[in-house]
Amino acid sequence: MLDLKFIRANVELVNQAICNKNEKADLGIILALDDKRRKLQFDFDQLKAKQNQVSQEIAQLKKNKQDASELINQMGAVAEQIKQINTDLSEVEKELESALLFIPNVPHASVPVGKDESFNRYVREWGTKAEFDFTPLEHLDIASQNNLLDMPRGTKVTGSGFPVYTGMGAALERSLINFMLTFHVQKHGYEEIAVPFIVNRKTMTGTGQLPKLENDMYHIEEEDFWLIPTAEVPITNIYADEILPLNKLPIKMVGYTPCFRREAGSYGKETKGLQRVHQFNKVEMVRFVHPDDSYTILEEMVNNAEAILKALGLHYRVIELCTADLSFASAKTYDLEVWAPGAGRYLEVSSVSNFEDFQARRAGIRFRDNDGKVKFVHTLNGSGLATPRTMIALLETYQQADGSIRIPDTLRPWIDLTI
RNA sequence: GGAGAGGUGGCCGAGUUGGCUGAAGGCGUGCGCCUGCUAAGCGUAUGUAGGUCAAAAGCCUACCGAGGGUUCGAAUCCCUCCCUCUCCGCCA
Repeated sequence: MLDLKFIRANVELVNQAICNKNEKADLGIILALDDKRRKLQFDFDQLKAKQNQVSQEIAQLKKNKQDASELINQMGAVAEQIKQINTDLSEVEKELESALLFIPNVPHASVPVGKDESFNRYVREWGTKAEFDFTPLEHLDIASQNNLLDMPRGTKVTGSGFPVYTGMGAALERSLINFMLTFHVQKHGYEEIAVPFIVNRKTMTGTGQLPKLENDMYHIEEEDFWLIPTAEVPITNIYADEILPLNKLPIKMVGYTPCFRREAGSYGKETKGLQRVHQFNKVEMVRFVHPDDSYTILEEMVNNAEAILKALGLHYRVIELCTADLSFASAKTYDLEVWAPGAGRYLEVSSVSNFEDFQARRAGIRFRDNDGKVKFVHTLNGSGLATPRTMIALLETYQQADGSIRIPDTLRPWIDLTI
């Protein structure tokens, strides 16, 4: 959510941002509502002040055993007015609030402006594409040769896009999660956290998934709960509606959760095997930082995510997203794309974003600065990493001529190869 | 799921015959004074948000779990919901 005062003072800038993000939102309505709100607030305050004052007088009269009925009669009308204005005011506030929730975050000035992904900016790459003296297979074939996955049975028990990992496949999946969590804790100083996989509406709104992405998520009607699409949601909202002491910042947490995404409308679009699934595992890094530091830390987090790919010896490239590719809440995002030799494509395995104070304002996450003022923190998060495409790259990169897979050294301590 | 108790400021804790209570008192914290140091002591300050203002100060308004109601006026009365604790039932 953007600051109303900021919108008021930067209408052009915000409109441009909406346009660059390929979003649709009407600032005119918001400004009109804001105007209306302030007028109503003013009237309300005036009448309330009068009511408070006269109520004192009434109390005084009654204390002195004098007649107050005239004043009481007078105030009946005032009370009516107050009630009416209050109703109008709540109505306007509600409309304003919900309109505001549809305004996207403003991209950082350094973000390339562009109308589609072709405007994304290549930043750097690490390693080289693996070469083979045979034709490399795709992950599904490798998985089937080694009994690592059972997609049909996943479809049977739930539906398409719900993978079943079997035997060594399941062990490999588990080892990846374990390795990544421990790596971030030990090498990067993150605090490990385990959070609920189901959250309420307020939490889903706090990080910006609701109200806009309602149809992309799994909903539990009975309690109005939602299955999380990323650990970012529960972890970021941990400190919702709190004022953190300055010395608690920066906070850096890492957690593993499954992620649930309906992926509505993406059928047939690169959905083969593990490429795009409805449930997958992800290790997520989340930081709460002082506004002055957030862009330094964004770079640091990209490095943190890269470190995992380096440790696994997987070739990847770093991409800076253009405005159109930025998510609703993000001000700046880097994607990490890993090379999958079998598929012959780069696959997105991590997205690292700075949300500045956008999520903090929605969720009410603040801190007290050195000057004694209460301010919003900046929140950032990044995958470190999502497992399915990491697994694809792993299988395809480390496949052998005989059809087996060589487990990279880094993962060996985390997996029992004797079974 | 059933029965009972309760939700007040950073924390503890008064206030429930409705009326100078944004809220006593205590703790904590900031600043100042005092004393070799520390401790103690003394003084003083210490919520958030909205509005007004160029800004600050000041002033006004809201907020005692959330939302509604009664009333001239509600932390205090009524209703609904949420949460916490204790006991019972059920279950990993």
